[in-house]
Amino acid sequence: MLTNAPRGTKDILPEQIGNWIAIENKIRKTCATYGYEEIRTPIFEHTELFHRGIGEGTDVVDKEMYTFTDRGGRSITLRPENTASVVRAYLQNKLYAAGGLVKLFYIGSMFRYDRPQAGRLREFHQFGVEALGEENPAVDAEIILLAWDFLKNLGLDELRLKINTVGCPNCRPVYRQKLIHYFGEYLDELCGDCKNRIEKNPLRILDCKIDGGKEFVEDAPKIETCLCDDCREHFSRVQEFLRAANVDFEVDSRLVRGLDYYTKTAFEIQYPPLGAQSAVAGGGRYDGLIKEIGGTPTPGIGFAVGLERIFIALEKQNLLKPVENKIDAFVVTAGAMAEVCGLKLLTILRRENISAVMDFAKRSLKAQMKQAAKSGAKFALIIGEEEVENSTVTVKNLETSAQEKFPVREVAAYIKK
RNA sequence: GCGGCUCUGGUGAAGUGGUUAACACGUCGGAUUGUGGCUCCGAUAUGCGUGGGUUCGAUUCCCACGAGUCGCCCCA
Repeated sequence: MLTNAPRGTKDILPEQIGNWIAIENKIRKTCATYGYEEIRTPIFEHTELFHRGIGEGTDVVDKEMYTFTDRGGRSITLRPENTASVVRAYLQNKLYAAGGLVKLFYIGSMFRYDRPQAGRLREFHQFGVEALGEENPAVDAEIILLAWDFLKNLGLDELRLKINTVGCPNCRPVYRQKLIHYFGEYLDELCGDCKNRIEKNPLRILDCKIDGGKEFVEDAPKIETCLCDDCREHFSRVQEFLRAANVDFEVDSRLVRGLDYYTKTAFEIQYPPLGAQSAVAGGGRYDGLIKEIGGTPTPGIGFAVGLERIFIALEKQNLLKPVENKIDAFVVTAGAMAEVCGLKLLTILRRENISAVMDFAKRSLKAQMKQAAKSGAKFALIIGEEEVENSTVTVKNLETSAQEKFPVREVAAYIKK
């Protein structure tokens, strides 16, 4: 097992790295367009941050965290998501001091101990955005639009944007009580999971795969009936902004985000072809989080995108292009003297910013030519006894097969031509 | 954490309770004198996820574990 990476982790190999760099570039470009700045926070944090930030009782905290005790006896956790960390960094570094809205984004690994399957890994990568310090629903819209535009611009079709409001500490408990009462009447008809959810998280019953379609569930009270004026107004403004931006969305009153800190706006962008793991982006407002972590009450909103899922989606649509990194020249040598000259030539070329390699396996000239052809290099630079003697290099264009001999000092210029 | 399916070389794969585990691709080497891409020739798993068990004998049967995959839970 020494040769196997831990379960649920994956190597990103050279042949794929081009795609990663490309998507990271798109992320940075999109975020710059929206005026968001990159932040990098530690891969691990004090366990307590996630307990407080994400909430005890959530699956992420209860059964998915990579938690360990470090040598100093501290309880440390590999971040399962990055919002809590960003908020912590915001507070610790007093980013609020500059005043106004603080707009941040991040790209990085997250860790969740879960059973791996397609689109779900134990170490996975997210790109996420957080806007801290503003409660204006226009920010909700901006955040959603950023996620939407980013995904759209990748060329993905079939994207579906779902939004909902989950209320606030004033109105959610009211709704919650109402649901508990309502579902209490149907206790016998609920599935086992939902029986547990009644007390723990009755909102979740609404979107249960087993009970979700049942009539009494469909007829359950909607959150709209309980929203306070503030939440109701906020939600309708968000929709207004989205319509103004010409984005198609769907209000899904059954959309419930799993993490405790969400308030008001919740949204998810799905790519249905992915199957079970169809959510490619998810987020929402978390006006209570900053206070929970110990700051002065400050509103915030953000989302995260799962990059591996994006790649699967891009793959399905054939949007992943192999990025070939071709080198310019392949130096081929025959004999010990020639090898030295070859190395000198490599140095000369590289200092001229020409990418150049050579075969170090002491193969036959013919074998080296094969390597050269396979490498995709445009030129083979051949150095044999003759070239060594009169300080020349035979330059063979591997595409046209034409070849010509040049003095060493002229080779770089010729290749650059 | 639960359930289904799967696990043969670098890759795609065929195959059997018992001599040398097909075939293809790839890789490497060669086809006289210093040169690639086509063609031809040759080499390339003492090994069939790992560990046990059944058996005279297992890659083929059984069990456990591991990994992958699909679904559940949950989520990105």
